[in-house]
Amino acid sequence: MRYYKVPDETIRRLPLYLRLLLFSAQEGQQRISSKDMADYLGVNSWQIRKDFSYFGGFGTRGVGYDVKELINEISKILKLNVKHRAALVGFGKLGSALLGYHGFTRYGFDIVAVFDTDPKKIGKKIKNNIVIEDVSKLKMLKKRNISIAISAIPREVAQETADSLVKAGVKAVLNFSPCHINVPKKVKIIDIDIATDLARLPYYISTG
Amino acid sequence: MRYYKVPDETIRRLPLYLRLLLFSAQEGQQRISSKDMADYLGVNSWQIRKDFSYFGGFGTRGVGYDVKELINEISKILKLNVKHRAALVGFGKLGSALLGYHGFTRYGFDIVAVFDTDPKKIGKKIKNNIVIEDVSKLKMLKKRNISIAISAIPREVAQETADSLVKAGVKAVLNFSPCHINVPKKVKIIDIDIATDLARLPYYISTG
DNA sequence: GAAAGTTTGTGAATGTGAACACAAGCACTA
DNA sequence: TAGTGCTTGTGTTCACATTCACAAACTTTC
Repeated sequence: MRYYKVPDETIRRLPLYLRLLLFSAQEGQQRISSKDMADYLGVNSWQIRKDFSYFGGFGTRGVGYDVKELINEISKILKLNVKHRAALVGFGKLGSALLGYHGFTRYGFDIVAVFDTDPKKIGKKIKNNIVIEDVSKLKMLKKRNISIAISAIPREVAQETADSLVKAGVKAVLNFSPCHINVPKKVKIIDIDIATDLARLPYYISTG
Repeated sequence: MRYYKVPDETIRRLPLYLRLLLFSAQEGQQRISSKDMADYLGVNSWQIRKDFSYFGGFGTRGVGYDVKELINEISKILKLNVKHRAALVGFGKLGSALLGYHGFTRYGFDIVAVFDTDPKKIGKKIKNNIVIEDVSKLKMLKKRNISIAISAIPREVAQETADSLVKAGVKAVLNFSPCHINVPKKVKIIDIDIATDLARLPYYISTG
């Protein structure tokens, strides 16, 4: 293991490896080879090994990887070995669907607060005894030990809300608004726009 | 314009440019420069111009781009200049949220059929007079001129359902199951896994 | 209509990540 | 313990994408 910079692409792939490993562990599998993983994931085995090599080797030559150990190592790299408290901002159609989504818990995320601007929604008690709060209460996030936000709000208010989140000490945002958001460099944003992803499918449709 | 191969990354960015341009047009803007676009998108202006250059220039030196014309050109490249009929497979929580989502129509997509396996759901009439059909009816997709599928089903049945879709002539799939799906090379799959995207946020959180 | 100011379009240079080939190391057998 | 088979880990090579620098072409001004 040398002190190369870890490629961003490697970090993008690690959660995919983790996802597979968690399912494998669930099914009772104890060992797995890079070849097996590659087949499941539709990639090449050396890609997987190379990705791991940036952090030192996790496997045993001639044998493969111990599934549980590998899960631990990847979790540690991605800082998923601790629970993460997240705030959901925007409780519209998308927001409520996200709250009901169980996939987040798999990686140790908990949505512990929900915010909206609609007076009709504010104060309402929803899932897990969470009470919808006014976005003006965002500033308390730091005290409540919440540094991750899931933003599911209209495009028009995306930037200003993000500004409030940053001011409140949020360090990372999952942005569902169909626009780019400007934040300080130390804050990480990941954009998700399903429609935009769908929009590049037709390009690849082979005509014939 | 030369006959370079167009980078995949360029194709990935074109929908983002289009998204911005559609909003600009909506707000009545007639002209836009690569610099303006770059500022809105948080990228560099030469990146945008380079991307366009693979298809020939769309702008006027000293002036910029005509918004409507640029929308047309990008739409043509992405084959979004025609309506696309899509099938939604899986009408669970996610599936019904997707049907209610208006973002798809922006790019000319129409969900015209919905499939599920649950006998309680099959036959039910939902939004836009769509009647939920049994997945066994998938084979009729080609006759109904549907070549794009949005798959929002449990991981366990993702592969077999994809096989049925391919057999039914589907050319492109938007996959929401948390797993890789094997399809013939001529079929394009784009994977969306929100939890996996979220899972790489903590890595970037600066500790300090 | 010449000069100054903009903005596009693109060849070339640089940087980054993917692909490869193979040495290193472990398990199993006899 | 020597030999065979298998799987990992990684230095090197290669392909692709980003960045740069600047010429080309248009608008505006005087």
